[in-house]
Amino acid sequence: MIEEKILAQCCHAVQKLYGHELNPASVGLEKTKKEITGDFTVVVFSLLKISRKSPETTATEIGTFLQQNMPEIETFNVIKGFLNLVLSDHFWMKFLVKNAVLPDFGFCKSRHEHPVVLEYSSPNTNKPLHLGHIRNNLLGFSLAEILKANGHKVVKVNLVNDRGIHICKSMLAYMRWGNHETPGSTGMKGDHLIGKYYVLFDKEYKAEIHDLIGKGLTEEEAEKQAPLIVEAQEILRKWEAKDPETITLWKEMNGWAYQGFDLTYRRLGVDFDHIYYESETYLHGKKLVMEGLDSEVLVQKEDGSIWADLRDEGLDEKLLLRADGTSVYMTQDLGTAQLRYDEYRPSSMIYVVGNEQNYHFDVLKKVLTKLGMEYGKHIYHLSYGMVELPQGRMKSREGTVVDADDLMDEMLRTAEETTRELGKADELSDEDATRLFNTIGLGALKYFILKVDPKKNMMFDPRESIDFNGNTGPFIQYTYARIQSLLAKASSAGFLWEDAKISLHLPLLPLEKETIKRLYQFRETIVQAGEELSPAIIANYIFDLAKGFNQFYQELPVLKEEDPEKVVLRICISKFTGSVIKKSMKLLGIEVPERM
RNA sequence: GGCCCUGUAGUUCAAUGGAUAGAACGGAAGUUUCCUAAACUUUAAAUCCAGGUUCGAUUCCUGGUGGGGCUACCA
Repeated sequence: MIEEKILAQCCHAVQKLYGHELNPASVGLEKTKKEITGDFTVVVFSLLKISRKSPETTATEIGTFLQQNMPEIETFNVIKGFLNLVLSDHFWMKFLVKNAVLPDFGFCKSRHEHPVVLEYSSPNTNKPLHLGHIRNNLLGFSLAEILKANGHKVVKVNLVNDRGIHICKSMLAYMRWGNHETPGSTGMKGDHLIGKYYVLFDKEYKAEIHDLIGKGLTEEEAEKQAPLIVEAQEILRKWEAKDPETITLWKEMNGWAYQGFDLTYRRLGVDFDHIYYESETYLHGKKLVMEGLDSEVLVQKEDGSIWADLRDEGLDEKLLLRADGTSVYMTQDLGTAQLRYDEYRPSSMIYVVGNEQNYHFDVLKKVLTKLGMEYGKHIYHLSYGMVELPQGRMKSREGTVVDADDLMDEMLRTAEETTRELGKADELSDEDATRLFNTIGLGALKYFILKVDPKKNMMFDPRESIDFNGNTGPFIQYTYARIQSLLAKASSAGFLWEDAKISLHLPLLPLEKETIKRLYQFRETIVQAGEELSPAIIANYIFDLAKGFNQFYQELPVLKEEDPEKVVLRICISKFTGSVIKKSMKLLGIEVPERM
C-alpha cells in the first residue's frame, strides 16, 4: 500500500533532515480534502517540536524529500501545516490496470486458523420476527461477510430460545383458548399463530392483575399471584421434568414457529452454519454452575438459589439458578458459550444482541472469567441500538410492532409500484419482473437499515425507508445496472477492454482520477469495517463510489469519446466500479440487478 | 436513586484530535435531439450549555441539561 510507503519515507525524511527516529504510527496521514489539490496529506504540526521550524518550512522540507525519493509522488503543495502530496497519474493507472481484472480485489486471503463464532438472530419461539430482529439479522449476516472478506473463518450460529417461561405462556393460552387450531387449519404462518396466543396470554394476564389489584393486592403481589402466571410457571416445571403431554405440545408449537422463521430467513437471505436450541444446551449451563458452586466461586442462598457475587467488580449479585432448580437466561448462555468453545476453539465469539442487554453481557464475561474460562475475555458483544418508530419505541403489547413479513411485503409492493410507474418492467418477463421487485424492495430495506452505525439507535420511518432516491439501496443498484448496460453496449460495439492495451502514461482527467481513487479505497474500507464491526462503513463507501461514478458518467462520454484509448480507459473504470459495487453490496447481503 | 449509552441543517444520517463540519430527503432554481432522468447541476440551512486539556476539540476530560436503556427467581 502506498500509504505505508509514504509513512516510511516520512520517517526517513525526519531522520535525514532533523536527525530524529520517528515511529510511523505517530505521523498523521490522511486523504486530502476534496477541495484541495492532492491525494494524501501529511499533517506536520506534531513534528514541529522535532524540526524546530515553522509548519510551512517543515512541510516543504519533508515534501521536497518525499518528491525526490518517491517516484510515485509527482508534486506537492503546502498550506499551513498541511503537506498535500499529488501522486502521479502513472501510479493510478498502474493500480487500475493491475487490479481491475482481479476477481478477489479488496479481499484478504484466509489467514486465521481459529474461526470467529458469530451469534445472531436468536429468536424466541413465542412470537414472529419484527423490525428489531431484521436489524439483528442483517447486521449478523453482513458482519459474517465482512469478516470473511478480512480473511477470517466465520461460524454463523443461531441460538433459538425455544424454552422458558415465555413459551409456556403461549402454550398455556393455546391450551385454554386454542380450539386445536393449526397453521394448516387457519392458513396462518406458524410463528404468527403462536404470536397470537402470546398476545392473548398477555391480555388475559393483565386482566387478572387488574382484578387482583381491585381486591386489594399491590401490583407486585398481583403480578406474582395471578393464576395464569402461576400456571405458566407450573408448565415450565413440568417441561423441565419432561412431562410427556407438555413436551408434545411444546414440540408441536415450536415446529410451527420454525417453519415460519425459515420462510422469513429465506426471504431475508440470511442463513446459519449451526443452530443451537436452548432446550438442548441449558443443562450444560447448569453443570457449569454446579461446578462453580463446588469450587466456591458461586454462592448458594438459604432457599437453594445459586448466585454469582459480582459486587467487587462494580456489578450486582446475579441469579444463576432458581430456588426450584430451573435455569435462567444467564445459565444457558454460560452453557452455550462453553459448548461453542469446546466445539470450535474460536479466536473470539461475537454476539449480535441489542444494547438493552449490555448488562447481561458484562455479567456473562465476568462470570465466565470467574469460573476460570479464559475465553470469557474474547467475548465481544456487538451491541446495536434500538429501532424506533416515529411514534416511539415498538411495543408488542401495544400493537406498534412492525412485523418482519409485513414489512417485506410492503417493500416489495412499493418496489413493484414504482418500477411499473417508471415503465421499467415493461420488457421483462413476469419471472424477471418479480425477481427485480424483490431485489429492489429488499435492497432498499437492507441498505436503509445497514447504513446506520450499528451502535446507534435508529429511527425507522416507513415512508422514508421506501424512498428509492438519494442515499438508498436502489440508487446504488441503479448505478450498477447502468454500468452493466454500458458494458453490454461496449462489447457489442467491439470494445473488448480486457485485450486492449492501455498506455500507463495516459493523462487522467479529474473525474477519472477521483473514481480510480475511490476504487483504491475499497481495500482499506473492508479492513476498517472489519475492525469496527460496522457494515455502515461499507454502505457509506458504496454510496460515495456510486455517487462519484454517476458524476463521471454524466460528465464524460464513454463510448462516444473520440480517443479510442480514452474509451478503453473509461470502460475499464466503469467495469471496475461495477465489480466493486457488486462486491460491496454482497458484503451487505444485497443483490444487484443486471438491469432496472 | 444507582449504572450505561446518547444529543450535529426542518428531518434521517456522515466526519482515525486537523484545513471552509459532509451527504441524503424535504425547500428553491435548472439539465433530456447525448452511453438508462430511479440520474446530474446550482442554492439556502446545523455541532445542547459551561468549563478544562491541546498549536488545534463535533471528537478527549469534568459539570449541567435534554433523550433512551438497564437496574426481574423474563428472555
